[in-house]
Amino acid sequence: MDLTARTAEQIGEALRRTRKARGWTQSDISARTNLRVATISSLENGDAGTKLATVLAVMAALGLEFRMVERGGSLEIEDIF
Amino acid sequence: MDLTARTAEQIGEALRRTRKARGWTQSDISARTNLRVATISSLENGDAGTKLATVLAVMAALGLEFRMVERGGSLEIEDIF
DNA sequence: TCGCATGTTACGCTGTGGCGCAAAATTTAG
DNA sequence: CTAAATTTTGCGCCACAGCGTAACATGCGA
Repeated sequence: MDLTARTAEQIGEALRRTRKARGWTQSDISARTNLRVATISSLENGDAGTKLATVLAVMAALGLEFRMVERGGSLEIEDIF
Repeated sequence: MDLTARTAEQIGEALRRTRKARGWTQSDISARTNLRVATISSLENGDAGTKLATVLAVMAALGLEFRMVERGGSLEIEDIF
């Protein structure tokens, strides 16, 4: 499951896939973040206007964190050792 | 240079470090994104209210992309093969 | 087929991001 | 030490996210 993203759409898609993989509903995320279900929906559908705080809250609820990497950069030897 | 982030502060810090590593000024990023220097400043200083679109624009200008990973998750064998 | 769960959309409201413009504050170079 | 470059902050303005609430659509199991 690749969770690389350059766009809001890709971020929303990644969050939705992770949520489903956890077997959770948007309502579950809502309860864990105090964000409205509508807000989760909007984010998962790729709204680039979403605030960073909202994205981070959902990611925390899903147990995810960001890693910023060189565009298109795959694994490099230095990353391993 | 580790660019892992769970908070807006860490994201801002990572963006600033990457920008400096490129030898660029906030003004350079501003020119490449059509965002105000003040907006870049705010983001680098960890404003969680920043819009996703703004973060993504700056990341694109820096040649970065997001990778969402399990919290605290380091490299796993499956990531390599 | 029907009904409940899940997800999407809408309305009015408040708070605030990002804009232009500009001035202060801080950092860096000479 | 001082001037220039870089960054931060402020003001008025407009646009819109996220809120409560609710209706509507979609999906899925009994």
